[in-house]
Amino acid sequence: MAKVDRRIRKTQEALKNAILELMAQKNLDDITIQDLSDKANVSRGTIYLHYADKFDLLDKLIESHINELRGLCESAADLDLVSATLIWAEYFESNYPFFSMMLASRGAPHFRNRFLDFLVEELKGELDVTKGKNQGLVEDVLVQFIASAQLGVVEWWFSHERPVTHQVLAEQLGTLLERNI
Amino acid sequence: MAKVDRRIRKTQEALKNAILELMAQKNLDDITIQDLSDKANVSRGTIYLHYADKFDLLDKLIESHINELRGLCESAADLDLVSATLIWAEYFESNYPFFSMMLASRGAPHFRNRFLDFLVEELKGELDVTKGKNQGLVEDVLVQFIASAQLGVVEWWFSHERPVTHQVLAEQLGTLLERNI
DNA sequence: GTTGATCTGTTCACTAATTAACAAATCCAG
DNA sequence: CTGGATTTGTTAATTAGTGAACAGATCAAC
Repeated sequence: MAKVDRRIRKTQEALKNAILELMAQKNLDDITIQDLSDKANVSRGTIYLHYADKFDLLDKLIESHINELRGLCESAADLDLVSATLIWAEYFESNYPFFSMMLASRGAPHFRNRFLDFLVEELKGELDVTKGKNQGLVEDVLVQFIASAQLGVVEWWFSHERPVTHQVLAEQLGTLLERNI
Repeated sequence: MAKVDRRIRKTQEALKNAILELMAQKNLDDITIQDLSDKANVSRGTIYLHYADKFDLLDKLIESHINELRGLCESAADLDLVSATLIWAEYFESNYPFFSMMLASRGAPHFRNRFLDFLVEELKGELDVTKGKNQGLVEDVLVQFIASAQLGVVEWWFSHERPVTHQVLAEQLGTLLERNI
């Protein structure tokens, strides 16, 4: 990641926070560029220096989180699944406003699909159906099974406003994944 | 107040918040310009565009609050003292980090003096020692008496972390002032 | 439909913030 | 005291953000 001018980081950060805060109040379609300008305290014209429109802003916000998660996957590649899941859960926890907005029902179905795609993408090639417990299974079926399960649990966690701590979530989900991978 | 460029407001705001946050952690003398730059997320050189040094920053922060209070005095000139004090108390409440830092023991004695001077300045000329309950008193004595009392109560309030709501504070202090003015 | 108002996307000249570099001052271990 | 490391204050060249203005699109109420 190249070094980015501090002003750019600040503006984009402010806009990403602003759109999340506004989405907590109203539908994305009802959010105007002026709303974003006011909330982020950034000139209206400045928004167009970075994003084509509000949808582009949301897309890039989503993509940045997917990329962060991809990075976490790499750095946790040789950990056991409980430890790896804990790292994920910590990321969820420290970005609660985003994931809560996107996954707790009210959010954007767009993100749910994007997230599921990402999980499938990450699992593909990681599974071995030629030996062990998964011998004889069709890889695509297994991948879809695990990814859906994982996403479902995370959705449940946010929809119910974190009924267990992120540590417990990681331990339970990690164990379940271990059983299937 | 002339229209100020949004960037100027943002950097000054960030720096004022930063110095307050840092003063909660360490002595003003131990705070470096680099600390301010990091905390405010503002380039080090930018700080010198606005302030001569960290003391100047603190001075201007103090002066801006004094000016706000002076404005509140004007706009509340023809209210009764309980109502006027309520307006003050609301300002204290919504700028808690600043006043708490400055008045709750640990703070800067510099501000205490500046604040007392301001109270004296505001009271001078407002009092009538030629008739009524204060007939025969020396104005300077009366001014010093009231200002010290008012400041003392406010200090107590912040030092004890707001043991009563700001509404109660205003009602009590307003009544006491009424009795002496 | 026609109006008036708001929102959009884009342009332009101006100003503020940025990075990097620098010498001088200050601090602090040895 | 002395040398190395930090901090300071300033500079210059570059880039990003600003506010204002604009025409066109969209929307709602009448």
